Amino acid sequence: MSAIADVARLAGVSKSTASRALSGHGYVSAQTRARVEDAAAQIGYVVSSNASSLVTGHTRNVGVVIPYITRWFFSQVLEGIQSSLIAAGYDLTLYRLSEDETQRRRIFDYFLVRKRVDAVIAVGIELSPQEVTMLHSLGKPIVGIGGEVEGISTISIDDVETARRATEHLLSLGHTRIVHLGGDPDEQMDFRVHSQRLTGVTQAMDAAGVTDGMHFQPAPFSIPGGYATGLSLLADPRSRPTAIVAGCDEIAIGVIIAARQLGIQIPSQLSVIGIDGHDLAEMFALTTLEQFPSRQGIRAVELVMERMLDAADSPARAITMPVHLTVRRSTTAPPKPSAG
Amino acid sequence: MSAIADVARLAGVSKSTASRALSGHGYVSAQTRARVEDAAAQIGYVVSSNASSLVTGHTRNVGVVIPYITRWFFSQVLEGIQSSLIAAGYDLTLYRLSEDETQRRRIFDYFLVRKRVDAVIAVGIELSPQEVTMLHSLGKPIVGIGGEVEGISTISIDDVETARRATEHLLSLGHTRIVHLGGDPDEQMDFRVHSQRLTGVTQAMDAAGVTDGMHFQPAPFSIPGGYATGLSLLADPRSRPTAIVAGCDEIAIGVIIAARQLGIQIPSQLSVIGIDGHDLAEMFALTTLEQFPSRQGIRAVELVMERMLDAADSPARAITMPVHLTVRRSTTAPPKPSAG
DNA sequence: CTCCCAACTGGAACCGGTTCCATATGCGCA
DNA sequence: TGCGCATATGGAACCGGTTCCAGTTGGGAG
Repeated sequence: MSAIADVARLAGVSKSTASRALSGHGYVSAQTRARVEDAAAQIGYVVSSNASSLVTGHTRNVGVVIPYITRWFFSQVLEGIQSSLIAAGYDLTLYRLSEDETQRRRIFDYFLVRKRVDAVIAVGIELSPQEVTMLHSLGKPIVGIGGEVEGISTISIDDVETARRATEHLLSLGHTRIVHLGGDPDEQMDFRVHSQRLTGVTQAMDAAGVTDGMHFQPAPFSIPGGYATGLSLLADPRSRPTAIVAGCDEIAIGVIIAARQLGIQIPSQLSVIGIDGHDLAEMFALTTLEQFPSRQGIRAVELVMERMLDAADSPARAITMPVHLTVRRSTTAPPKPSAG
Repeated sequence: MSAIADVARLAGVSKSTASRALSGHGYVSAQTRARVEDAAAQIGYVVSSNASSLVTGHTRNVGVVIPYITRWFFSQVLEGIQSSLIAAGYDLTLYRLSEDETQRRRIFDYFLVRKRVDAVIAVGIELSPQEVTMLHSLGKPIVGIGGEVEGISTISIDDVETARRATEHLLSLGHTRIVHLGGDPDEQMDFRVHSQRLTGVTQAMDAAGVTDGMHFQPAPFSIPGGYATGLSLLADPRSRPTAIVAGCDEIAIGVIIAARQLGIQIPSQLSVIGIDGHDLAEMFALTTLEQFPSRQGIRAVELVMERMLDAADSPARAITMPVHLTVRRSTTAPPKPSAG
């Protein structure tokens, strides 16, 4: 309702002085500033961010593009981004990217373009080269989380390395009959995470010279997915592996529940290792490689801020975040073969 | 980069005609419109939403205030809101309200006021009368989800009724030794949900004349919370109840996992019913009262749109959403007393 | 044949801030 | 004493749209 002109009138100064007093730019005497601030408080004045953005060109608003809101990893990342942004005085505008190609294009061609956001953080999304150039042509920083994209700064863990370490943990305990229950590499949505983790497992197995049999089975990236796949995989005691590398903690937890239901003791009869550091991992005593998604979100905001303030033109960086092996009670040495 | 003046120049018309052609307001001949649209497409013109909002007074942006992003209920609601808003051509600006009072005030006094949002949806937040008046004084619609607030339109389930129905389901199966594992009513954050569900359970128990012993035990609203509380509650076979009404599905699932670990058969030795309709309920064969949170989000957007377009001044409504009892295999008649 | 109104277009004001420029004052330094 | 600079303030232009108002044209009604 009240505009800066009202504040200026009440304080007995010009619009420009009122603006300087409130925004802190330029010279204003201490007593004038106080008078203007009093006047503003008195009539409950708040800047119109539209008018302000219109002339300054920046909005103090960051767009976040994300494919899922309800999945653990993504909601954690979002939470990290949100808390960092609000602390820095920025708004967060949320765009959920569905599989629908039309809607995706709409978000990029329409929503992100209207000078509403100062920067874009893309989580778990493989941007096309056109999308990258489009966003770049707006002169806005872009940061990706969860995979490397040509031409933009990204934050991610080394998925190959992480999966390899998980596998090596089992190998070092003496396991050789290891199955990787991971995401289907043919699924487009998850940004090569699936295929990279599979690669890591394969590398570790190859390096250890373990080459017999089928070591990979696809599973949906969820607890029910791991449960259903686990039930069928573990049903036959003769073909059963001694250890499982799950593509994510959700799958691992599903497998543990399935194993319990089948009466399989963990870890004495079956070791399970996950990747993620899920909230439920501790409760299931799950050994896992923790990646700290909310920290990734925080780091992304730092990067975005850095590019907005100082180093707008510095080259794109690919930052690899550390992971941490947390050993709990879901992994141990394989059972002695009772009858060979 | 390119402004509407550039489009107008290229199309050989005035700014005002270009604006009319692109926005669709007022008279423009078909061929002029076509020329303007071509020109706009040619130089990649997109409206500046700031400039537009500045004069029209609305932003096509809705603020969502929410206390948690990672909890199941809230992320589901958020997803529903997001998909509806994007379909209606609206942006969503996300504010996560932490327990921190300073930050809460900052969001209300600063972020929400700057004419950036056309409306506010508050999820699971008990707004103070001051906050309600403040938001109302901005002339912006507010809709609440998850509890009734004086003076604003709200969408919620009837928590008392829902908890009563859950309890009645167990009573009708013949249970009398029923424990309610619910949220601590002293916790402020969750908007009286805890105390209302407790009330519903108590009402059903009273109506059935079941009055012996301790029927309520507080538990954190999470799977690990239900698990830990379940382990201690169920440890002693003599004091063990025959049925549990969980305050939410997360608690119910935690209890089921605890029971399995203790070797307690579900449902033959222990019936468990939840409230929510969680993603994992089916996998755990959990009988539950489903509340469809994403539909609540969708409904909230409908309400907000309604108030923005047609009925800005119609009286506040409290909409109660239906819940649905889904019976699975976690509930049955109580075990026959073997000795006693 | 007028008259009137709908259809169409351009000019200018306006939304609410920020910032450039001009002007004024006071103080330190040559 | 005079010059120059830092400090302080007001006036006016400007950001990029939308909308009001005035003016022109053409066609149907009276």
